[in-house]
Amino acid sequence: MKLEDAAETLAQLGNPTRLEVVRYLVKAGPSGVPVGSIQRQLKIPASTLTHHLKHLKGVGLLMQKRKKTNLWCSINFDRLHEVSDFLLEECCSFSLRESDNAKTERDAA
Amino acid sequence: MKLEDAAETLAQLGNPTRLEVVRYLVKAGPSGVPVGSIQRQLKIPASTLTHHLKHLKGVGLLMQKRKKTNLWCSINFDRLHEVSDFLLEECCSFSLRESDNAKTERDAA
DNA sequence: CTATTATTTCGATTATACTAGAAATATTTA
DNA sequence: TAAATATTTCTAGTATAATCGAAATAATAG
Repeated sequence: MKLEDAAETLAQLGNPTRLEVVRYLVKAGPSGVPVGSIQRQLKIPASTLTHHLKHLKGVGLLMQKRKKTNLWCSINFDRLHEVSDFLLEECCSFSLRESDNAKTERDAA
Repeated sequence: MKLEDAAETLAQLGNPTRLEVVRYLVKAGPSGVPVGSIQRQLKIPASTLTHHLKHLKGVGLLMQKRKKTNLWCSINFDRLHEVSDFLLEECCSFSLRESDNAKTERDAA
């Protein structure tokens, strides 16, 4: 995953309203939930919700599928994994080392 | 981790310049690196960098420590884990189920 | 085709973030 | 104390995002 894409995806996740939607969709699982349900359950005005869903779709976090009158939304779990993987890239190997031996070296850059 | 805190932290990670800094600090490991090194290596104007570092510090992602004339910066790995954990909360159990059996149930909300 | 329900577009307001140059401040070394 | 290096504050321009009501557009059911 490219840094710019990761940043853009994280930025979209960084809005409280959108993150609430994402959490709701994660809990809903792969079968998803209709737009209207999200709107009523989380009490988000319809136009605001549409706006945010468009953002989530734009970075590939949201998948949508029509069923009768409802538009069902579900999370793209793979995408979510990609982002968290980016964050932890090479992170774990370091974080296991506990506090490093205090270096006194000068800035070599 | 509260949703608002997670959102705020993700928002800070969602800026390309800051994410670049974070990636650089992750690679640098627990001993960290001075502000000036980041500035020169990533070619970020000093005032811009200070601005972003303040943001990262504000959400607890950055730790700073003075050594002689240099201010050493390092990533708070625990914090980084908290955020990625929030993203994947209950996510994995679902994502293992592959494609659910296509539901035809009506919207019950 | 009309009514009903679901979702989106439009438009406008308000707020917040990004960027970086210039000047100021701090810290060490000579 | 003066010089050198490191980092921050100030300031200001520019851009982008969040919000939501009202109206418009689907899509289905009767």
